[in-house]
Amino acid sequence: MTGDARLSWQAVQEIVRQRIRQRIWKPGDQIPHEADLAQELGCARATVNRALRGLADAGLLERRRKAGTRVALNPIRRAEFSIPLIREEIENRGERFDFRILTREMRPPPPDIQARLQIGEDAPILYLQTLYMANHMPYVFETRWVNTRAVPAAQEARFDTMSPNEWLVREVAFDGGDFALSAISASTQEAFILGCSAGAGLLALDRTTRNGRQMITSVRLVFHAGYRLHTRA
Amino acid sequence: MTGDARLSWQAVQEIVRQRIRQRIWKPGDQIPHEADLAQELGCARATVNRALRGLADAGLLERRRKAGTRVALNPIRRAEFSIPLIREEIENRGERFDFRILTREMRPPPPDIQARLQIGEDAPILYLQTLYMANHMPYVFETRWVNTRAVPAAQEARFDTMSPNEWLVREVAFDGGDFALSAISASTQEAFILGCSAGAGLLALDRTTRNGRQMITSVRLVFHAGYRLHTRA
DNA sequence: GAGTGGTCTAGACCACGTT
DNA sequence: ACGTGGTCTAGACCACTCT
Repeated sequence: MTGDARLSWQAVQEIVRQRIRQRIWKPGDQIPHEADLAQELGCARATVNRALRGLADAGLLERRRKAGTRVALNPIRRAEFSIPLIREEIENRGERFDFRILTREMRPPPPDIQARLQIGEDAPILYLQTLYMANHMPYVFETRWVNTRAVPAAQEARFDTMSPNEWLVREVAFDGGDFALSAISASTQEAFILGCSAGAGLLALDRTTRNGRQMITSVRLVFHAGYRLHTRA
Repeated sequence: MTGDARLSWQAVQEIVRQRIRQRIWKPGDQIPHEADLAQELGCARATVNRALRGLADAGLLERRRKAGTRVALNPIRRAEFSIPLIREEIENRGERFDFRILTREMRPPPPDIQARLQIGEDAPILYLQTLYMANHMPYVFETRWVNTRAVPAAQEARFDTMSPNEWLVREVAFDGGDFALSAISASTQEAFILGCSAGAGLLALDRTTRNGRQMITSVRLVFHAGYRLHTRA
């Protein structure tokens, strides 16, 4: 008995996943229309739609109007990473969170930052270097450029009890952003600050944050040696 | 005239985004119920639901039954990266894709691979080292362990015209997987293979792939120096 | 032109978590 | 207990895109 209760969209998803897994529907195959599936499974088309849309979002299916729905040839091409909130990440492990502002000055933006923040070379930009620590050990080294046209109050901010990131989060409404991950070899300065040997491979996360169409801030986080970023859940 | 056509869920999303951006609804604030919003905006609750659910998925809102919907205190904690299909990535840039199998043998799995693939130490495991090239230059160095209990045919596969990854994608239905990103310092072997200096910082992507509850394969990709992984669109 | 997914609606009931 | 989001339904119309 598989039961005949009406199906939830999750149940429909699971059925479809199984058929793909068991190769009843093979990569590249077209699968039945929403209407047919709904009838076969005994639920509303909207339910099937919700299920299939989810699988398409996950990259398992490819859907196009008129052309129908096909099993993706190459699934798993997307991965969602949780971008850590440094303080949370550290405190959740029961370690002591701490930070130190190393540099704080107004500075003309270099060309790459001008491009990222979409500003001119004479725009007033706040430059910050911050070291975040877990149990007093270096954890992440942050280099940040803040567009003070977008956030004038940043020029007055003290950043003594609240880290630059936390301050910005409270002050302005973020809306979106772009990320890039890369590996770098530790410069002498980075090695000194993070307490690793010069040339060590370090994970670098670049992030630019937007509020509507206005660029707020551009950051590079350089993590301590050995740091790993995982897909969530 | 803003018009009085009925709203799409995207339009509702944009309205909510604006209210958050303009701080009409501040981080931590509770926003109106779906029903109220639907009435205010003149659309069905399902439409509001779809819009708000999307924003919650994106991390901009936090929703809980009974407690209602709140503006997230810290948005943008998730980022979706497109995991490259090596061949596509290279050919899309108009470069020549190529690969070479460097090692191919049955080998007892080391403890970390045993754990990842959830197998015993005597399980039959295929070990593969492959170098992928763009325009004959080293691009990615892949180290792969294949659970031949799950994919017996892998023992016979030639991998002469089809890379191990492409072969596996055709042969078994993937269903999910876990990813981790880290930075490593190039070992002598890796430096030799990838044509960089020993100790250079390189981006490493570890991936374990599942079919239902059965673990199929575990891979480490080590990218050439300077490689960057971006959020998609 | 016609077929398929995309979306909206109005109403209903359910499930969870707060109170 | 009760309020809020979560989901399902049946039906309708729209929008894209393939032929």
